[in-house]
Amino acid sequence: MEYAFSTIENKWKQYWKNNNTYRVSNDSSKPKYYILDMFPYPSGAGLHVGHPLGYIASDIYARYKRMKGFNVLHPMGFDAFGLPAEQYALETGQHPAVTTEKNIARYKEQLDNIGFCYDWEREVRTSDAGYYKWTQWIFLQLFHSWYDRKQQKARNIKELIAIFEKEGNNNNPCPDDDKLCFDAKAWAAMSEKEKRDTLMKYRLAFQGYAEVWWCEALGTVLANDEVVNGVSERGSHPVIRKQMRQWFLRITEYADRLLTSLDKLEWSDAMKEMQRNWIGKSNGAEIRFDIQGFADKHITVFTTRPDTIFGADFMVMAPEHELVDTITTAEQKEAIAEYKKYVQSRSERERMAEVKQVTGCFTGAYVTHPFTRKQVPIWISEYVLAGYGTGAIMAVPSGDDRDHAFAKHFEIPITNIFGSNYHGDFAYTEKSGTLENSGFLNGIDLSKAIDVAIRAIVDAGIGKAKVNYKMRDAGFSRQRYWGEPFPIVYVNGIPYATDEIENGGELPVELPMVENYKPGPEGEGPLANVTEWVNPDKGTRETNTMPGYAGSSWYFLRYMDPKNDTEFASKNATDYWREVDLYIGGTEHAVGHLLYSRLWTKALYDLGHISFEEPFKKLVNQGMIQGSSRFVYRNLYSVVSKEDFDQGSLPLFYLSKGIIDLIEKNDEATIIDVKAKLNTAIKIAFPNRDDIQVLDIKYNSSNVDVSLVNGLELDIEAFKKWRPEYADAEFILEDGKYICGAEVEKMSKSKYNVVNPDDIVSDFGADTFRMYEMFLGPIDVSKPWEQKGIEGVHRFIKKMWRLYANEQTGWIVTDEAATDAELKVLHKTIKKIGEDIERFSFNTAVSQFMICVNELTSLNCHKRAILEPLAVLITPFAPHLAEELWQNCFGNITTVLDTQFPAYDVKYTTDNSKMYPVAVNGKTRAEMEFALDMEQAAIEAAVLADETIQKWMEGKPVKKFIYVKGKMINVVI
RNA sequence: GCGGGUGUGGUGAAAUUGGUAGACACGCUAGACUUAGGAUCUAGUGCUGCGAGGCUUGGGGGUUCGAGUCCCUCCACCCGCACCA
Repeated sequence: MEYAFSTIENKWKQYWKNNNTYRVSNDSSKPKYYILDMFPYPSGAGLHVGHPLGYIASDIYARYKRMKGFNVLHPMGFDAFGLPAEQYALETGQHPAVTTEKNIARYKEQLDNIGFCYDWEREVRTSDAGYYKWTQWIFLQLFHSWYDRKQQKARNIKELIAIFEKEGNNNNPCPDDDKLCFDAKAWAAMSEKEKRDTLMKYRLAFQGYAEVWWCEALGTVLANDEVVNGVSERGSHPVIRKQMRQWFLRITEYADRLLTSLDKLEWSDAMKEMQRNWIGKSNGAEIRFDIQGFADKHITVFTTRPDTIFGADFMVMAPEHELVDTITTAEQKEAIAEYKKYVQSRSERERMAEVKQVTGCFTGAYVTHPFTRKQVPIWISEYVLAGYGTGAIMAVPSGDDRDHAFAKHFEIPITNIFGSNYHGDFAYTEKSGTLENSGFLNGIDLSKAIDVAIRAIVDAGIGKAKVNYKMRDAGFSRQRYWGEPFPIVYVNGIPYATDEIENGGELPVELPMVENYKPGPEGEGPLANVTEWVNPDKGTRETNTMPGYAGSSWYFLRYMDPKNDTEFASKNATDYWREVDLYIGGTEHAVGHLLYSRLWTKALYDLGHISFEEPFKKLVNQGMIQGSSRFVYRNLYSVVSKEDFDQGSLPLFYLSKGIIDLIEKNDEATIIDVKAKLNTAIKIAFPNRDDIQVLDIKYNSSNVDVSLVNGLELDIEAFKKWRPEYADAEFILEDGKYICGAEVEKMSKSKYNVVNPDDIVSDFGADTFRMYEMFLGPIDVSKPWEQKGIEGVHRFIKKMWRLYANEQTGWIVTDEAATDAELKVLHKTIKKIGEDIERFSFNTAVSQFMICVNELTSLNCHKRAILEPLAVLITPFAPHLAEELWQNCFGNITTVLDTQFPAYDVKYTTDNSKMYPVAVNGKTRAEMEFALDMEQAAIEAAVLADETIQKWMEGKPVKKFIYVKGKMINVVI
């Protein structure tokens, strides 16, 4: 009886389906455990072998936890809104709903093929109206809320209105505009529009302005992704930065809570560090500088180094700063306008990354230094970003690298405030030493100067201590079609939530079907073209849609109660499942998705909808599986000839990688040989043209489908069949083979390096595939996909199978009693597998299974007492195999998943002696076995009496004898 | 540029707390069985040296009886940087 994996696997997949083995109940006496994968975006390329890495890990853990007695929630769904589907629709006219549906069907088929234990009855899709109804509902909760800084929580906006009616905003300064100040009377006197505008500045979901990439030629806003090298990816049209009215989430109000509650999470330090850096809390001061010649105008800067204020030799404003045009002098107008135009074409990334080339422009204006009364020039430069701090800095060249480079480049005199610590070549950025040339700060130690400086600044009435966050409010609008519509209607230009308007309509506000996906007028999204949808009974609808992270910010809650029509999830359900116990996904989501989910969870908690404040208790990062691309090298004829001729009739030559390498090294023999071959081909194609001669050898490289390559060797026949133009290709081989070039790239359709798990499952089976992905290495390490090791894992499974079954006679398991040696192998394996699963070390767990099977094979063990627990033990990794053995070999009648995970007996897992490495001066020279309970003195005597050790000691006295019980022995001489 | 990660044989990797570097596999070499082998089994396989031995965890330096592991420094590659999801 052979190991017929496809028969076995299909049988049990059907069995699990028929028996609803994976159905999860919200009503259980068992303790709950919630395991979640980051749900995929269903792309047209289908699932590739990189996706399941995390899914397999979570599936192993889910099955393990279930067998450990937990009620395990392990759902799957789809992040189904997004740009690629819309882009595809633009190109092919197919509706995103149609392609998304198709892609999801394919994904589900591929996922099921691998044998995951998802309860598909709980599937969610962010693009389903039944789902985004609640995305819209949560958006409205945020819209109807403000952040109470004193209570440190979100509250209903109605309570803020009540406060305004009673006392104005004196006790609740405006997060958008700290100068905004009104009392109850002023509030009462405001018009409806003024009141709504004021409230907008408090709402957690609010409108403001942000810069986007605007492409005039395409008439649309582009994502960062769609802008390549400063032009649009589609059509290479010019793009500029443009201000647009947008929705935002006021995540900055939560910055401190998002920061402090990181401490409670079981995430990697790296992940927490990335979030901390993203939030970017810094303590400093805001300082006001009066602009000369403008009595009512000043520049406010934020600085983390107010202690260096006497070194402020110039000011730099972001080119977008609102004051730039006002203060620029007539002489500088032209230069400033030109510079601003240049900056408009630059991305923020470029602006921050560019340090070698310093750019900037003088405005002609000056501020007065508040302490020295000196006049200080005002510049603008791209290295100051409008969105960070106040959009203006005081530049201290002697204390900051970029300011230093700027001053050197524009020859601005530098004031040294650090005495001998500053030498004139580099800025002094340390925070030790004393200040000089700094008025009242002279002689003060840098470690204390910040506090002194802030006090003086406050006393002078020119500023205050200020906590600044690098994090900005989250842009929440997209000028796109394929996303959640906003439940917002404008009446007389004022945005209202649909639930504030009489007959405003029920949620969801459904995304209308459209026929074309072209942008609307004035950079509006495609929805602007759907007139009847935009203009309901009253007002006009918001035509932006929500971004990709809207649906993914709360999906983990929906799985708890996915079909609920009256709530996003029932209180019972969220109180039972609570936060995700284990979340598995890639580090690429470190700051986006994970931060937004945390925000939504905190807001829902504040508003009393859920009873926990963090979404993901433990986070395990999975590495990326990159593609391993293969290249072929095609000859480009570089010839001399007297007259033109049709090169098209010359054969296409492909040169093996080794030949290319030799040509690159100018290997003469190779070059002569290849030239001869090409000349011969030319002669055959043009027998009468002696004038055509190969000049030199040129070539280009192109990706070749990895399925046509075995390792590095190209399957030449398959290659010829791949595309008609390759049918007559000729090859210049090395050792009779065509060797391809190789490179690690992202797995993507266009690079022909996507490996479909279906192919591997059909060749080796899902169990082999699952174990192989785990065997590749640690779960959190990124690596290119490499298939050549899969045979080893497949061989292992077949070897394990042979413990249970014989090709000729079928099952061969006996009821004989197990020996101590066999029990030792089993129990050590049980112990190691359990420990490895707990610490997510799945690759070493697979190794342990291999060791176990190798040892049991040597022991010729076919005993039920050993093999039945082993079959149960491997269930999380190879569920199909385990079920086959459990039910068919051992005759059990319920699923192996309802069995307890085996426990180990300490009696068989502890040794009483150890083979010690014995080192002399740290170099291992001998091995000696000692009982673990042996006294050190006895061991020392035995070691020093050993011949080999004596030889290495060369008669020298022992300086130190190191004995680490159970580890090693070292004799120091 | 900033932030985070990774680097160990020909290849994927292991070494859980500073304690025998290379477990387990792939590949390769030789052999057995076989009509056959892309099945299975046996032996070998970091580099170097006839050998005793020496060398070896990206490079350089340090701490320690002992460093892949800790510290400093440099290099290479990967991920993120706010409209890809």
